Amino acid sequence: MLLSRYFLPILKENPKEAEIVSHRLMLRAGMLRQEAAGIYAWLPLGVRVLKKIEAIVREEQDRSGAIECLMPTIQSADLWRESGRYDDYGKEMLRIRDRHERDMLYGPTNEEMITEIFRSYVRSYRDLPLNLYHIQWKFRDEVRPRFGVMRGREFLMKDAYSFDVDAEGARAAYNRMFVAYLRTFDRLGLKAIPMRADTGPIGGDLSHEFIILAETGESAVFCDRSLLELPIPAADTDFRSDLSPIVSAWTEPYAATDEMHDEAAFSALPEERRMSARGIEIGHIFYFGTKYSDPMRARVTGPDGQERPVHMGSYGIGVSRLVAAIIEASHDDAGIIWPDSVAPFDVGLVNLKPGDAVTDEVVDGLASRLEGAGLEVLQDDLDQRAGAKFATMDLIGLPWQVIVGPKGAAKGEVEIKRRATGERQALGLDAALARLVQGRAR
RNA sequence: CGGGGCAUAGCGCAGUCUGGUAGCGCACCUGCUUUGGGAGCAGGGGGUCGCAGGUUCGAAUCCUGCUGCCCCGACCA
Repeated sequence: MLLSRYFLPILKENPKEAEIVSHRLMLRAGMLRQEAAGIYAWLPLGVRVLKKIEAIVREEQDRSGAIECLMPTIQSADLWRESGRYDDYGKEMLRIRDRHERDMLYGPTNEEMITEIFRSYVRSYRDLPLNLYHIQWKFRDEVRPRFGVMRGREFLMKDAYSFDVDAEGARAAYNRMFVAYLRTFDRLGLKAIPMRADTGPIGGDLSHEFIILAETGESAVFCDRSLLELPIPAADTDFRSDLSPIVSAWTEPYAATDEMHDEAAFSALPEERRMSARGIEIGHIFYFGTKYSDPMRARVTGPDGQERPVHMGSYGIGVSRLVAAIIEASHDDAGIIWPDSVAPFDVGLVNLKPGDAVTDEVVDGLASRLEGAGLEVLQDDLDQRAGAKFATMDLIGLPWQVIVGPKGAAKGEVEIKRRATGERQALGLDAALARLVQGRAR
């Protein structure tokens, strides 16, 4: 992609409305445009990141055995009257009316709808377990949206819903999502820690918030440092096997947000393992039993011939929020530092002297070889000074920069720079290419 | 939803107290010079001063109402 043909509206100055670093950087890097309070248009660079995150979330959901579908953003109020939540949900729900004066709403979540779909088709325990998910925009009319997409009103969310014949099965479904989440966040370059969350009236131990540590986090968290060292389940994990040993290993060490914090238990830890920090919630998994299947009569017949309401759980990941969360966890004074897996482009290829025949030739040749090797390249062909080019590249945070100037080009040499470390290296063309392809393969 | 603040060019701001017909920096356009960390000089374009009323010879400026946005708190993926 040629930068001269791309749409990348960089801001040199900080927009005054942006308080936290991720919001500021997303606006400055031309990823995002606010259209109303808590409502944003995603510009090309932002969309690229959003799609990469979405793809990783999807792969890990699929791997765990969940099945993708897509439910609408607009729902009928009648569904919500059935579960009793139409009145309970309050002003956070955006209520609208169609031309026939029917009550509709912009969905804040999809438990009712998925339950309605499930009950229309599934009758027998033989069709279970089942986990359906979708990745769809939601709307919650927050009183006070803030922090950019971290707390917007419209947001992209992955929500999965599990159906099982009994609590035992539901626990296994819960464990599958738990493991899928560990893998997902790891692939996104994040250290996510599952923390016991409030289960409300259902009770039990089956609700966890996945929290990443960041100085700008919204809530205080307390945990055992050993959690940072636990191994992530491998890609070939068998999701049909018993996953409870993995879940136990991750849930036994102490970890809690301030609402669930138990100072006594925390103090019992050895001093050097106690960690108190701030965190951002990026995922939440929840078992809620028959809360919806009961009133909505979503029932299956068990092996004993008895009909019973299915046991359900729901599992959310804030996809659009993750874009901001990743930036909160990975940036410096100059700008964003994208993890390789979600970077909008793999390589920023900087032509320091467009119009110089030799430099142009080296840059164009390198661009096609890199693209031929499957890398995504943003080629800076603008007629700007070197300093401005470097500042732009650092701001948008592509993992690798390749800098080509006329002197180096004449010697068949380019400089590659790793954004995360700032480390630079002058290499011949073949060596540079090999280094970048290898970097991507990781 | 309580408390506070802001609204003037694409972005960041001054001008408002004390009314006289709008300005600075960045960005943008033209030209020349410059060229490895957000260049310099010269010239140029762009604003019904958030909206609606009112006061006045005259309103960005004073008065009234409205709208939008931001921050703190309570609430939440």
